[in-house]
Amino acid sequence: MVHAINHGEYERILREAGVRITRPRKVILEILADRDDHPDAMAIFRRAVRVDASISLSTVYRTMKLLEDKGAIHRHIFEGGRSRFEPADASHHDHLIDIDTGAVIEFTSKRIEELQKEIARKLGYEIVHHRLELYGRKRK
Amino acid sequence: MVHAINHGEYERILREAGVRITRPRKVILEILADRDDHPDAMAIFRRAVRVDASISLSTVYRTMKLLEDKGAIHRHIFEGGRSRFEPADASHHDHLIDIDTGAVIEFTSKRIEELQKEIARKLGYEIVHHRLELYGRKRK
DNA sequence: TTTCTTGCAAAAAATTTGCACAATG
DNA sequence: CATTGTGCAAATTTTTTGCAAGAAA
Repeated sequence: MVHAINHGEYERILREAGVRITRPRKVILEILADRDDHPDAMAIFRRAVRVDASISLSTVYRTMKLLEDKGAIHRHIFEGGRSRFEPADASHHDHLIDIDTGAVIEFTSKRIEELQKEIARKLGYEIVHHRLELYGRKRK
Repeated sequence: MVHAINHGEYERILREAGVRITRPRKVILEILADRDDHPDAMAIFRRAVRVDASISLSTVYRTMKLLEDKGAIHRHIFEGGRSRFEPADASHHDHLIDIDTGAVIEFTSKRIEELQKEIARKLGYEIVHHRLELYGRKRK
């Protein structure tokens, strides 16, 4: 999935929220805009350190929380513990995780979404959000 | 969902695996058989302590892992961090979590399962397992 | 009595936070 | 310059583990 968002877009969101654009934040935003995978905080940190060795893991976590609060990124807690992040600009989609490599493939199914809504309604609920993850292995 | 499993059934599974049936394990198995919610380790621990004050949280975790390894329970990591457990006897189902109360409602959808398989196949994958969680709020 | 289990405390792993100093607008 | 943000170390949270002592078969 190609993300239209660039780091300038992230900056705009933060600036409008009255947040300062600092050097560490700039570095992290460029990393998020640059790559198109679903990195966890440690992966972002490793990439950031190569650009500016003084950046701390805490700042990565703090920036992720900030962006999440502003709605600029989404946090996913797939199996395996750590949170992984992705830009929020792409339209809604679900994930297929390759259990051998950890790679994440995005997909959507209008039909499944409809069925979910219908199920919730029958149970007397309104869906606030959902999570559909397929864990699979490449077919040979 | 009503679980047919009773603590004797858990004991049989463990005994057949060559595992000793100890007092702490008995207490924990009764708790699992008794209630029909999706408790986390701390909740099980709190219930266990009321029966036998000497039981430790470590033993709860160890017993959960044991039962999981033997296929007797399933571990779910819903939002909110902690693992929650449920008997494995019930047939496969997905979960709707009440975001206000944490209550868990089980449901199934043959149609959704089929669609999932189809999506994975189209992407060149074979599903090993999946996770579908609806987070919602009671409709008034 | 031999082997498996337990409780306790300490270790791990991921994430958050207090604080004094540094950087931004 | 008034505030906000940062790095570092320490704290948190959930779960696991080493070890000496205790129970099961």
